[in-house]
This record gives sequence, structure tokens and C-alpha cells, in this order.
Amino acid sequence: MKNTGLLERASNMTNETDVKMHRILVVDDESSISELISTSLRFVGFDVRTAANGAEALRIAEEFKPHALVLDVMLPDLDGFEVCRQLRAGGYNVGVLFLTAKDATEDKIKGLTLGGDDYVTKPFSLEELVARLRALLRRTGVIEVVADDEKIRFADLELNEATHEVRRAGNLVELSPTEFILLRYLMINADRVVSKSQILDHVWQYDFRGDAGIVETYISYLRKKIDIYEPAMIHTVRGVGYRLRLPAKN
Amino acid sequence: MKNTGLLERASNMTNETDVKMHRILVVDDESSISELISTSLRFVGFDVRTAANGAEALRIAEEFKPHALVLDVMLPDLDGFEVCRQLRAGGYNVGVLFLTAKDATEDKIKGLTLGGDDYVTKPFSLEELVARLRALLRRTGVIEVVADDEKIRFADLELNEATHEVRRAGNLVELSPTEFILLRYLMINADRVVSKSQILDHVWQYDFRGDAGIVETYISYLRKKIDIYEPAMIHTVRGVGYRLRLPAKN
DNA sequence: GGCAATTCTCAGGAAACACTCAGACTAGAG
DNA sequence: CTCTAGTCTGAGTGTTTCCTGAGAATTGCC
Repeated sequence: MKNTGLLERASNMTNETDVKMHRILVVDDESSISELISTSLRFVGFDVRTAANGAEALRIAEEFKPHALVLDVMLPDLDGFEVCRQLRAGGYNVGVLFLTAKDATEDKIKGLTLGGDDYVTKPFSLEELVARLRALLRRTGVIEVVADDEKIRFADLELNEATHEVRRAGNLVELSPTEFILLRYLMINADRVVSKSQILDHVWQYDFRGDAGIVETYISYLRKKIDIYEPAMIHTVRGVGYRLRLPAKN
Repeated sequence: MKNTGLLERASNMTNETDVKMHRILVVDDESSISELISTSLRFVGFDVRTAANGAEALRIAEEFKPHALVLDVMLPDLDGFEVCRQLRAGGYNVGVLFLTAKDATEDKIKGLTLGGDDYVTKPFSLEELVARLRALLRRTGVIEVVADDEKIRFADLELNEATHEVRRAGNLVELSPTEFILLRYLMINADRVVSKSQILDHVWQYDFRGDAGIVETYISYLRKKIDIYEPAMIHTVRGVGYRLRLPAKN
């Protein structure tokens, strides 16, 4: 069983009304990756188009007018930076989330992502990608920034996307990157049961081949950091998954 | 497909108002499995077609335009992922419920179920399959999502799919996974008699070869958890089966 | 009332599941 | 290069759930 939660909420939103959908152009030559990304983004409520190379990206951007791009740096024709440059040369100042291989050109990226841009290294976790993309849309002014917009709260738990700070009952809690993403996923899906495989899909990198047992380990780590405070919030639903919730009222 | 009474019931259950049937394409090379599934899905009100391999699935999908697929990962020609990929490559963004063997390919699934997709491991229980399929149709926007959509109610009994909570008269009731599925089955069929073999077929995994006596045991467990409240709702219909109902008025 | 069939309930062992920990491994910082 | 922090695996332990079997209870029928 899998995939409810986040996705479901998003589709509630898109069904409900004409909440303005943001247009995202995904550019990657590996179809499995661009499909992975575009499917996911669609299900969290974006209007997505894809392109397999730089030329196509430029063509589609022209008429699609995306609010942001998810752009692989390595493309068969033009590289990602070049695509980006040409778009901006044409006066189209759009935010870009670069995708890049782990090792390569790390510093080159850093230099080129000065604007509102950002980058994510492959392999990434979907949760991370979506979070980064949202942050980028906020920075570039596409999404209205409300005060507090970058904080997720649940009861006395507070997670700040911008600063990566987490507080429980006001106390600062130090989390490792994975713990942070996991907690964010739980908080986004607060009150609903999420299965271990859902968690694995969203929180871990898409090429992780390991056992779902790792989720247990990280849940255990998280508990030791945030559930040392009363009341405990991370609850196990045996045979199903986990659920972030306050003590049952009954 | 011409099950009028059942159809009504099925749509009541999902709080649906429109009577439009949803088209499901079931793809599995073992005919016993695909028959089992398609019969069940027809019974709960879907319009079902089947295919025995990937090529056939693509052909039928073309003209049948299903709202969702139930797709075995292991097929004689193309594998399930490939079928899925080809469909989407053609711009047909349909939700897929994958079927997969327990041990194998667990890892391969990862990353491919990210959209609105989901998977169920063989052997599964029909009840679980149908519940998952409905959730998938909701996620992909095929079924209109109504507030409270994920709760099934009967009198003062309330079963919440999202949180896995069950309440009787407002009181929280703790159920094991099997108890949960059994109760859901009874609630979906509220007011009608379901036989022990029906229950066995729907709630237990389809390869369960045990005695129907286990149903009695679990009914007993359920009673001790939900019928400690008045009035008792789980009634035995001797020689036939069980029925969830309120006391006859008058 | 007595009998047979059916259903109910309970106890207990086996299996599945979940939690935690120690340690191997890796990447990055200094 | 060394040291540290983070990630992941696997083993060990404890707990819950599942299922079986058998005896008690109930029901319907003669």
C-alpha cells in the first residue's frame, strides 16, 4: 500500500477550485527521471510539461511560459546553463531548479545559481525536490509569501524550511538532514497514517535499494529527539505505518 | 456490470452522487487472478476489461480509455512498468495499481509508484485491493473528493481510512489490521447478510486455505471491541452468515 | 426435552512485526 | 590525514497478531 497523504491533499486542492496552478517545465533527457518528476509534481498540484533537450525546452518555454524550470545540467545538446542563459537573454526571468550529478561541477553550480535559483543533486528524494521547488517559487515571487509561510507547525512542533530549524515546545532540536526530511514528511501528513513504503518513496533518494527497516531506525532516532517531550507524537500503527498525532481524545 | 442493487450500494459507500461507472483495465497473465479481480470489481460496480499481456493491455487501453489500471508487474512480454511508461509517454496519464510478488521486485517498485500510483503485494485480500483502488481513483481526481470522504459511517460507528481510527459512539476502539479490514467489509455491506465464505474471500488473502472457523474467531474479537456498547450491531444469521445492523425499529 | 448442528470463546504456540543498538562504512571538514 | 557526523545494515529482544484446536454455549428441530 502506498501513496496517500500528501498527494491526496494536493489533489483535493486542484479538484476543489480554480486555485491557480503553477506551470513547471521539467527538462531531462532520461525519460524515467523526467517522468518520475513530472508525475510527482502533477500530483502535488502543478501544471507540468516536459522537454528532453535544450532546444525543445526553449521552444516549449516560449509558449508554455512556466513559472519555474526543473532543469538537468547535462543535456544532449545545450547544457542547462546555456538554456537558462538564453531564456534570460530573451528577457524571461524565470527561476530554475538545476539537477546535477553528485560529483560534477559542484562549484560551477554554486556560481551560477546566484539569482533565486537553486540546485538539487541526483539522486534526490522527492520530498526534497518539491520542498526546494516551492521555496524557489516563493523566492521568485511567484507564490505569495505570507509571513510564517515557511514554517510548518503541528501542535508545539515547529519546522522552519528556511532556516532548517526545528523546535519542540520552543526548544531547539538538532536533526540530521534525513531526520529533517522525514519529520517534514510526517508533519505534512500530520494525523494521517503513512506507510513505511510511502515514507521510503518520498524521503529517501529514488535509487535507494535497501530495506524498509531503515525507516524504523530513523523513526527511532526522531523519537529520541522530539518525543522526549510529552506528549509523544509519533505513533506506530502496527501493520500499517506511522502517524503524527496528539493524544487521542476519547 | 448489470448489478443494479449493488451498484447503488457501491456508490453510496464512496459518498458518490453520479452513477457513472468507472472503467478499470485489469492486466495479469494468470487467468485465475485476473478473473478473481475482475469479478470482484464488477461486483462493486466497476466497468472492467482484462488483458493477459502488455501488448494486449496497450491495445485495449487505447480504445477502452480506463480510469485506472490494475497491473501485474510480471508479464510475459513487457513488464508492468514498461506498459505504464508507454501509456504515459503517449500522454495518457492514468493511475496504476501495481500487483507484485511479496519478496521480489520490492525495490523495483520504488520510485515508480510516486505519482498517484500504488501497489499491492500478492497474495492480497480483495477488500484491500478495492480499498486501494478507490483511494487511487480519488487521488487521481477521477472520483470527486468530498470532505470526510475517507470515513465510512454506520449509525454511531465510524471508520476512518486515513487515520485508521475506529470509533463507536465517539469512543476510540483499537483494532488489529485484520479486525480493521473485517469491520470495513461489514460496514460496506451494512444491513446485508454476508456469508462466512464471502468474508473469507474478501478479507483474507486469496490463497488462505484455512478453515472458515477463523471468521468466527475474528467476529468474536470484534464483538468484544465494538459491541460492548449498546446496542449490539453484529448479528449472527444462523446458517447463513453475519449482518451489521441496528435493532429493528418497533 | 433431547439431540445435532452450528456458533462462540478461550488459550497458547508460531510467526510477523517493531524497536533499539552496535558497528561498518562514507563523505566532508579541519 | 584524521576526526566527526551521518547513513545504513544486521542482530537481538520484546511485543502483537494470527491461527488452530477444543470445549462450552446456543439454536433449531424432532
